[in-house]
Amino acid sequence: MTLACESCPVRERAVCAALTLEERAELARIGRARSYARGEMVFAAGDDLDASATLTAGLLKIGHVDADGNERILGLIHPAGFVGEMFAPIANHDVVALTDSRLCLFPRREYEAAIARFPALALALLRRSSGDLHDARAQIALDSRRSAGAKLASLLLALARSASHSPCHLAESFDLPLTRGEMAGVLGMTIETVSRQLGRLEKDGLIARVGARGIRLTDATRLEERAG
Amino acid sequence: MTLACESCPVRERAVCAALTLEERAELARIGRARSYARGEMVFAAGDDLDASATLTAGLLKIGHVDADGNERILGLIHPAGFVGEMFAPIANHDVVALTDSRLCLFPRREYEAAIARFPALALALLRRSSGDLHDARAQIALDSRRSAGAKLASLLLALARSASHSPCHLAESFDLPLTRGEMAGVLGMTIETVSRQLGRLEKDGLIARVGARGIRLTDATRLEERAG
DNA sequence: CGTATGGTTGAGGTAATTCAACCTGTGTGG
DNA sequence: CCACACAGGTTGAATTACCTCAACCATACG
Repeated sequence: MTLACESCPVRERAVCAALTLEERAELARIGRARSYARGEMVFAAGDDLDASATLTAGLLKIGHVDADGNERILGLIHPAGFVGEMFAPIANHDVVALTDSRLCLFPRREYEAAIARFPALALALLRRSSGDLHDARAQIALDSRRSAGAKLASLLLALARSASHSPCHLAESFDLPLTRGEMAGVLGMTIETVSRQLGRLEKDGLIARVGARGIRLTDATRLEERAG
Repeated sequence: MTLACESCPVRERAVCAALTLEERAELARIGRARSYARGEMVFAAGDDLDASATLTAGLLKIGHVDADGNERILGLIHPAGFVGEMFAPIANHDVVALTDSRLCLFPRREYEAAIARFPALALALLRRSSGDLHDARAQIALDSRRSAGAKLASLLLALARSASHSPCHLAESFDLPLTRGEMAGVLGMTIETVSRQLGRLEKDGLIARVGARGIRLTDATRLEERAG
């Protein structure tokens, strides 16, 4: 399916926003949109990386399974995020859709040509890459010596933030887009610990669980305190 | 002190290598070299970020001290590395020299102008940022569910690699550029655990310690096994 | 010589992991 | 329509790797 940038939900925030209308139209000509179902793999580690993409809707994970078969989630990609390593010929990590998602895919060679032709595009990618680098480092800082409960509280707050439409506001009620196992993968701990800490947060009255996936923030202030 | 790119030890690998000779000469005109002693702060978190830099010699850490006063090291910067967030007006993290170091400093505004004028520079920065992002994610993967011994083994191997001059070869004997506390900060554990695990690696015959800082790899193969 | 700073070692406590059982909803095939 | 399997989730008991607290050692330095 060809692109309809005018109606793109992330047209103001994705890297293409740095381009003029004519440049963007030219980029649109080489791209195509595609939908992915929850759980579907976008790129697999070891694949030839012959495309890059912008996420227009949904949520992706960048994952890495170690020797023991445990998956660690190295990062989440939110709408307007960019997927694909520009300078690695093959993918280092798996990229999987956590929810039904929609991507705008660009063939590698033609995208590289576009970068060479439109300096603003390289700059926008640099800006985004810097932001992702910052996020990754924040994640390292978060991993440090914080308790499992604090880490989980941070994650819930981050998910509440991304579930609300405005980035600075928290959704007070939302569905977790991640399974317990995926939450464990993000936070570097076990499924059981996630489950127990979730129970503890509920018992302490900071959240309420509705079903397995629903979360309602009953005391966001104390949740933020707990996150440290 | 003004720049002498011809004799720069990283002239082939730093971002400036992407420029033509004339472009590089122009960049050299706005930059200046400066030395930092071990322990000296390059940027402090919260500072106005009015410069960016290329590391020409030495080793830097990007650090973050949390509420309890514990420092977590978010990344190391090796020679040819780039320092300074292009899109953040103030520094997010501390940058400190771990060994005596030498930087090539560029005033922020003029460097931004150079990026705008030389598209190759933006591209080179994007390449480096992507690489740093990859390293940061590798660090997250490393943090996961590995034992303290495995993490320490990985760190020793990484340091042995960076101590040798060729990047794919291990120095079998070298001095640690980090204190125990800094190693603990990199790996997200305590000083005592670092010390004990180091003792264990020695007892098991994988390394020999000479003084507090000297390391000799007596069985690199098994050290790599231990690193996972 | 006294004081930092960095490093090692020991004893004891604890949070998180491991292993295991069990629950719940969903989909599939007889 | 029921039976069954299966994936995701919860809960319990036992273990353990790491942390905390504390004492002590070595080296450098004014």
